[in-house]
Amino acid sequence: MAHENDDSKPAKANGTETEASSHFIKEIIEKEVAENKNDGRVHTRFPPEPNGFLHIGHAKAICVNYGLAEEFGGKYNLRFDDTNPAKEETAYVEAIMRDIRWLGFDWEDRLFYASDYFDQLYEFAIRLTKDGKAYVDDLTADEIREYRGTLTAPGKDSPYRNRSIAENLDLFERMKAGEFPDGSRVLRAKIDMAAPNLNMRDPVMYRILHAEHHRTGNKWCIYPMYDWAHGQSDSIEGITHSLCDISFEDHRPLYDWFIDQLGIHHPRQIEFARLNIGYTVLSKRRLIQLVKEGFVSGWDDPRMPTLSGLRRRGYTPEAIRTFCDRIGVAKRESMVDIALLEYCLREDLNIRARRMMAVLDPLKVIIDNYPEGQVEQFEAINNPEDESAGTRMIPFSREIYIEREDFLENPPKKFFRLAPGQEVRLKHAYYITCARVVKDENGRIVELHCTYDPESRGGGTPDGRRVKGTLHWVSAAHARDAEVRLYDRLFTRENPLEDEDFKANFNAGSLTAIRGCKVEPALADAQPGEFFQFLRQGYFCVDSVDTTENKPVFNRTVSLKDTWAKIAGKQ
RNA sequence: UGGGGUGUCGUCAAGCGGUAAGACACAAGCCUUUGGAGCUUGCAUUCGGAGGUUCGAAUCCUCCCACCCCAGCCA
Repeated sequence: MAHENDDSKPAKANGTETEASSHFIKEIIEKEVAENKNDGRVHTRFPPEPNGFLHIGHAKAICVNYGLAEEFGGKYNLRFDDTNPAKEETAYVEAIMRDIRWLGFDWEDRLFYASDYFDQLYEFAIRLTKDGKAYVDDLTADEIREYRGTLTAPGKDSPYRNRSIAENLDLFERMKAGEFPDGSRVLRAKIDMAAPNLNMRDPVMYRILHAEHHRTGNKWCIYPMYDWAHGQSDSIEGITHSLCDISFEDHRPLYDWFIDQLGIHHPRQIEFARLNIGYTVLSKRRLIQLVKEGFVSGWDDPRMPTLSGLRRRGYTPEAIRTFCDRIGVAKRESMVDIALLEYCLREDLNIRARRMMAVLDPLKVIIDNYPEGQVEQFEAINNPEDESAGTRMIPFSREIYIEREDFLENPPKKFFRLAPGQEVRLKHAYYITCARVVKDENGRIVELHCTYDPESRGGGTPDGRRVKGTLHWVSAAHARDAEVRLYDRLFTRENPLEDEDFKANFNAGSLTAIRGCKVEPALADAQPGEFFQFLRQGYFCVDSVDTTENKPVFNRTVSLKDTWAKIAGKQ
């Protein structure tokens, strides 16, 4: 009873399966769990700063942090690292939560903010001060830099380094009370100005910032620095493994130092390499420039590597997750080929997208021997990879549109499409042969006259003759107009940052909007977010922003692999 | 010239002293009513380099080379 497809196409991943690839962090956790460290608990967190939208590089971090917790039956938190009121906004908080949920992760009731801990952090700071391990410094920012020394020369102690504990306590209290202007003083950890690791040269813990915070309002005018806030926040939440970017590797001694001085729960920080992908940039700082300077329409522009951009473009969370699983986790810096992301996408879309016919660049074809006024309905399979997707009816008539590039007056070898005297199959319909080409005064082809073989109805003939080419088409009288947007890489250089101004490498041709496309009637009711495969073209989704009642806009998510383009390219 | 990292196929990436996984890409072929999908096959005598230890090294030791990160009151 087994259907052909059932045994010939087993267990091919549907994109949501996670390849259980191991990596160094997993090994560390396995070992610790086996030793019953932290009572065998695994608790991770993803700590975004709400100063921009999440991009696919963050998706990797989320998948690593959250994926590991899931794998070990642990928990994971979402914690906004909102220690710098100057850059952070509530709008970003919301966008970030939406994107993480879309990816398929649920932090349940474990949503936190570093700002939740401002009081606790302040108390911790007083403790360190009382222990003589922190002091208020009156040096200016410039002076602090000078006193810090250089990569090769040790720093020197600030003249304020040895204030009495009482004075430090008093000054710190008054810093908090708002007695001093921005930048006039800081609280610093007293560690070692000669430490070879610059992070240990009395790092700043608090700075004065009279700024309104998106959550605490005007309660505070001193704000903790990342190094002071992060580890303690991890500790307070009972995090066991604090997984972060490799660039924090030399902050780890400081991370450990603060926690050890305080004697509180000690999470383990482990660093792994961030994701890089060619022809784009994965940095909030740079992406925000593209947004603010109008290179793109917004954070969710379909060309953006942001999760909201990818979503609008038609990427599925499953594809992104599979991608994150496949790129692995290691410490070496790398540049992942976008082809892998696209492969994961096509793999997922192939089994899920309903097939439709859409002609992007229409060329009219008149079938001379087809009865005028006659309309036939052909039943078309919606998805050969998924029988449950069912079928739909497609109208056929005497005048149709085919893709302009599917006809060549003087075809090269191996061109299996339409050409004078050459026969092709119209998908789901008939075989047609090109009889005549009509051009305008400029020599541009205006329309084609063809004849059809009534015997070929449905796509085959009694004589079983071979027809190599199959074209997509749309009945002229029944077609609907649509706009289609094609996207190309965001930048023209694989590593746009190799130039002084990365924006100079912006790909001006990254967006092509095509109006006057002809799509089959079934597409008329497509709703924003719906996705399809346009036969022989690629995967497309209905744009969720610019689509209006009578004017559907389709985004090309990714093209289909194009073997002919490869062959043609070689000729 | 200080400290911290990293160097295995074009791109990712396993390998944890016993004689180079896998994936993408690429190539060839099969199949095909999407030149899609699928299937088959091929693709590192070699692991940044040079020495050394060992019966045996990508894995251990030594030295060297290259690249990345750190001198924010950003995260």
